[in-house]
Amino acid sequence: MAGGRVYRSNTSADAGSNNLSVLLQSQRVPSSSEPLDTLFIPGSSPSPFLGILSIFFFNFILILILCDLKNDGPVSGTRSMVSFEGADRRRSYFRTFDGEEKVEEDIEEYLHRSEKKRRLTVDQVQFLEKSFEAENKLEPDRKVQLAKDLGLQSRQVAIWFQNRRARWKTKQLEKDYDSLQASYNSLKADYDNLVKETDKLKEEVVQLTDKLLLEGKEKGESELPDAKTSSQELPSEAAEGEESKFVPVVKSDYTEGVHSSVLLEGAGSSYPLEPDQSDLSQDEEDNLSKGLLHLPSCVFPKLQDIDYSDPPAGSCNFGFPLDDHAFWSWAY
DNA sequence: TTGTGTTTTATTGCCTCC
DNA sequence: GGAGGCAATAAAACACAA
Repeated sequence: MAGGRVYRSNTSADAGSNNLSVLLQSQRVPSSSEPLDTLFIPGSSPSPFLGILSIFFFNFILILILCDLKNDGPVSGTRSMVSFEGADRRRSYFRTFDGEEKVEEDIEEYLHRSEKKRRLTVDQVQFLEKSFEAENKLEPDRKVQLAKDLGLQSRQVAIWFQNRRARWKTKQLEKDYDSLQASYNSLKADYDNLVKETDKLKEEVVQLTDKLLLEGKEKGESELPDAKTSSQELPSEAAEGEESKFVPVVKSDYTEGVHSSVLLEGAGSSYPLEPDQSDLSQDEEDNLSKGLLHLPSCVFPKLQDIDYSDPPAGSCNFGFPLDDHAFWSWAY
């Protein structure tokens, strides 16, 4: 039984005993000091004979009623399938046997109220569980046979299987949910690791670029006089490839002593070194996909090749087009 | 003993299939 | 149209803590 709770089971005698002798034994026979004393005529002295007669009379009435019920089935509820087997549940109806009026109320209640539920015995449940494990659907023949074997109504067997299928489905959904949750957690961990790795690599690229720029700057200072003549050769060099669109724009912040980064001019994204691929030809995209960032020689020209006397204008710059005048101030 | 939460049994209404 | 399945729900039975 699912849930782990230990429920007190009915005994098989409770479930199976349906003879009247058991029924009579199950009824409390009140002593003369108990509420049945009220059956005596008020004011008169209690007569033992009348008391015994009264008890006999009420027991007789009850027997008649119960025999009638046993033959005809439950009075209330045309669809009620609760078995009338077992004295235990009858006992519950008569346990408050505290007077004539109460007896009549109980009988009335017994006749008209909806049936109380009766739990299946451990044996019955085990039998049904085994049957369910074998096949969780119930063919009519099997249902009838099970009902016969267990002393239940076929409707009860059908209901049990229905409820059991519902429980199984709930459990299955819980299992599926747990499985999906584990799967999601695993994927998320992978994704987080990849993001970290990507960030690390990007940071590395930025650092290397900075280093390259610094080296270039130092070289440029020492070879500045030659720069103008060299820069005149740039257009022809740049014309060799279409990749000149990838013009790095150095966001220089040397004056403040903080690090610089390289942006690609025209890139929609502000991410360093991230080109707007919508502007790329297929070959360019291929080049990009081959490496982290394939920059042509014209993109990072030697600093001595740059014409420092004439700051570049326009979108197509073959030297170091800087969107920050600081660099040019520094260069001059 | 009582209140509360859980499990089990049963009902109801809707849907599908034959 | 009847039988059977399912989802939603009611209600009884039960366990358990306070």
